[in-house]
Amino acid sequence: MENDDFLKSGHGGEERHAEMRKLDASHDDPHLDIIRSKLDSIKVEMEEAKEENRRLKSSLSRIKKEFEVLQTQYNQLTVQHENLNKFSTKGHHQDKNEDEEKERISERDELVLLSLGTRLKSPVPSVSVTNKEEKTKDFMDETGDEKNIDEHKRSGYQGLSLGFEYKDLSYPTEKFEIDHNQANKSLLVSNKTLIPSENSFGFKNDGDDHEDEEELLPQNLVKKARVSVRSRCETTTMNDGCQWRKYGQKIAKGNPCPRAYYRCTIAPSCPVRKQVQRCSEDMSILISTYEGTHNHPLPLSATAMASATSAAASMLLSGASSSSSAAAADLHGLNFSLSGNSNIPKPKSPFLQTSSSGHPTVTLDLTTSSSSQQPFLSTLNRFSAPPSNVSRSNSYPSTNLNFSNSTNTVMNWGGVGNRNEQYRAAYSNISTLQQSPYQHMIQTRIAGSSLDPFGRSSSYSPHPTQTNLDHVGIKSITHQVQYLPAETIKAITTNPNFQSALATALSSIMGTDVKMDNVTRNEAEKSP
DNA sequence: CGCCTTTGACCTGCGC
DNA sequence: GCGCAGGTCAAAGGCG
Repeated sequence: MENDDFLKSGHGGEERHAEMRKLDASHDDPHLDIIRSKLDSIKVEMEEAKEENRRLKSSLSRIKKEFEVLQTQYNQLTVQHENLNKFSTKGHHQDKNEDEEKERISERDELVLLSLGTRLKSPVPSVSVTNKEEKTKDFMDETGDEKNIDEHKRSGYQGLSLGFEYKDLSYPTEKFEIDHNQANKSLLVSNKTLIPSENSFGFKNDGDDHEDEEELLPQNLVKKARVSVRSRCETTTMNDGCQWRKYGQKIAKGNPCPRAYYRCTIAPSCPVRKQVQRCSEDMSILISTYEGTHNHPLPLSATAMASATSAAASMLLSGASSSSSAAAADLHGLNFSLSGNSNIPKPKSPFLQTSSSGHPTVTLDLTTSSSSQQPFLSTLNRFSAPPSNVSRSNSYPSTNLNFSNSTNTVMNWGGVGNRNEQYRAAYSNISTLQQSPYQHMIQTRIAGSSLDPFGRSSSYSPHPTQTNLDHVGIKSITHQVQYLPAETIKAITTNPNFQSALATALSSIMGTDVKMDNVTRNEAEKSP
């Protein structure tokens, strides 16, 4: 590890020793005082270096310990899962319910599971094997392309992953219940909410093969949650690090600027869509609206936006309908908060008309200025109560999150352009990627999205049942789970293990800030 | 040649 | 049922 050399060298300690010896020998020097003061300052510097070395050592050992713990847990779970599979394949006519019960028990062995680094396979299945098979089958039916599935599965196992899985121990029946007797197709969401397996930086992980549940699950049959990002941007689209293909353009009512429709092209089956439109009131403001969750690994440069939007959408679904509750978490000094928005005034700007389509929409406002000297922390701490320019759709909950800082005159989330060559570069030499300041909002994913009772950025349910829920109001969902997130966030984020692992992961991510201004500039030049 | 954008046609949901 | 608006499709053409 590079750190080892660094630790051994002790910040050039040898050189400084030699320098000090030289200084000690020069007692007759007329500038003795100056030399002594210099000596003192060097000593202080050395102390600081030692202190830093100590800190690095301790964090290194902490990472090692956590890795060992996680590995142990993974092994245990793998063994347990194999045992369960043996039971079911032996054909001893075990009741299906018994299997599910056992699986649930094994899931509960771990409250919070953090996975750092490359994800191999999800250790904790969050749905039963039967469900998984069903979903895979459904997916095949839907796409008719087995190759896609393989690719899909493979892709799900790769990439940087920082996620945690949380199983609610409090209630034995952890699945959403759909009351089929309700003639008016209302969706009954049990209070006994399961927080499903969830990965990580902006894309659905993982080995559980429910990447495409987005298309299959009941909640997704209602209007999907959307995340609008308002930013000052000179280019036609905000560079968020993802790869998009334009598939349509429309002049929306009330805005002379056309609205462009994009879909994610990193993976053929990716359901994520994006709408881009300029604000008619301020043409310098670009409104990008994201819908859906990526079902593939993202370029590192794209994780910032994906994380932020996922977290925002999750916060919307989990807490937006709450009238007064506020969820807050303090992770190693990084504050998160989620405020209810019942008092948020109705929107006036044309931008807000986008949410009148009936989709629950959350707005990330990156346009207002901030005087903060620390853009990163400023950004993080701005995950807070909405400002006056808050948005809210007429019929669905809407939340406004302000990530603005003083440096965002021209937005560039990814630093990587939308050309193939640049994406290839992004994958092949990830260490040279520029991470935008907003990369650090990755943690918002942790605060919000991972805690989402529905998982995923927009919606999720472990229940595979497909029901015609075209007219089911999403309000019925958010209403019933609205009081969960605050407690859940608190419970999870105050877990010392979680905090230390999270802090380590974040610091390792933040520490990889590398400039790639050339790419950014080139991309900006390319755009009209 | 493959991928992308453009753009008119078409589909769908919603309000009246 | 009709009209409107949002959203999507797909053919055509451009670009590297």
